[in-house]
Amino acid sequence: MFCTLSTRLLNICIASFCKARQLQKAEAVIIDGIRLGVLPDVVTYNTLVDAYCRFVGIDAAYSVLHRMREAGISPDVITYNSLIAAATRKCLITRSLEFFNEMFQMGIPPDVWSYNILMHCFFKSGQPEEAYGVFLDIINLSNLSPSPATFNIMINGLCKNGCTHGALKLFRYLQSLGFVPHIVTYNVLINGLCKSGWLGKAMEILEELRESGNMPNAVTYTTIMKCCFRSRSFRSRNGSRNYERGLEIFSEMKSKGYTFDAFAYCTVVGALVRRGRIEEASDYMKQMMRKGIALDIVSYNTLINLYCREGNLEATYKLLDEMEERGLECDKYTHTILIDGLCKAGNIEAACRHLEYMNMMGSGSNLVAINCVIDGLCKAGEIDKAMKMFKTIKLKDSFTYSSMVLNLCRAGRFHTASKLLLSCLRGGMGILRSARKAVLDGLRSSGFTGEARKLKSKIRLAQILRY
DNA sequence: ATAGGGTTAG
Repeated sequence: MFCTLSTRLLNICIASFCKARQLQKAEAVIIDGIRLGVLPDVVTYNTLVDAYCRFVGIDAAYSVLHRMREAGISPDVITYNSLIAAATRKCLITRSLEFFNEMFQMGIPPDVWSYNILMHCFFKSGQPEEAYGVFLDIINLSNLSPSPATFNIMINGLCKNGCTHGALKLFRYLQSLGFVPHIVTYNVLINGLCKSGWLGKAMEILEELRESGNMPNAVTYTTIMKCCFRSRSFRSRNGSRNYERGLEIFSEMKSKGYTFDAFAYCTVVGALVRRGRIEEASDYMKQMMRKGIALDIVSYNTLINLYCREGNLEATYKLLDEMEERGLECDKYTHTILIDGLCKAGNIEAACRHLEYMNMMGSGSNLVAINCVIDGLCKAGEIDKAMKMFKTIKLKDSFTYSSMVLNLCRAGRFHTASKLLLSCLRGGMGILRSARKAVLDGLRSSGFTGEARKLKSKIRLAQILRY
């Protein structure tokens, strides 16, 4: 009895050190405890494994399992679930599966949590069929039954993998079985509908959420607000109305006390900056900081984007220093925003250098940043350099092509533009309508009417073959 | 111990 109580205290102590990221101290407490006759148990080690997963790395966490066994304690399902979750966070599906199988071989039966996380991992790595297989296992295996999280992961995963229709169907099916959706389920579905551009349907589900007796929360509002800002072209009357509706939602959020974190602020500031409403954006950012909301990586990125649009590179660099002092690492957004900012400020050399630096750091290729530089080079009159870069990249997207095609047209090089336009469409990608129009108009106005006609039918054919 | 919202380019 005494021992159990002490172990419980030990575990509380370990948990608080782990939470404070002081893993060395946590380890030291375990050793001191053993010396005093207080033995660690599986909870002690599970806490440690989870902390290593979060703050150090999966390998370090896994090595705790050896020490655990040496101490005569067997890992359990929670130990393995922590490892699977860590692999999922990093999108390492192979690793995740390895842990899952190892657990099986050790005679530890996976529970619904293990299956849920594994399913999530498959969705995150773009394998919806495999994820669906896991879902069927959960439904069919007699020792398992789905939890609410199972359905949320499923609906979210379907949306994120381009199957919003399926997600909506599943949602309705579950309702018909008497399943009462939780606020998270509603939010997941609303977000999926918004991302697919189905603002109307999203609003419908929002209404159902209200009728179900749930209250929309900060997540719901932020999701809808972002969708309003993004919806349609801002040239259309509808788009403009939605944009204003977005701003109204933000005011509503403020009055309801839903602007307690950086999410809503970053959404509205991002939208305002995109529209060139710099002063309003700046005001909101100041408001957020005055409220004492701590800046996280996304807030810094939003702020850097704002400063770049103001042309204030000095303030940008100051912020980057501040981030470094705080131990916050730049992510791909920071780099992209910076590279684009440098291009827009006319310092294309610095932008290229930063792009090289990024590649050198091995942070993976960043197509958005490359697209910014290509466009920047064109705008700086270096269209041949841009073409050279364009040819070196293996994976191009609709942005790469649209931008290159538009800039070639601006330079009067309609034949090259026409070739690129076709390879874009034949690659199964869409292209900006204005880019297509620029090529056709350009060919016609420079006397190549026949070429234009031929191109038009080739475009039609390429589009037919897509389906 | 798993699930939801924010920041980038034409």
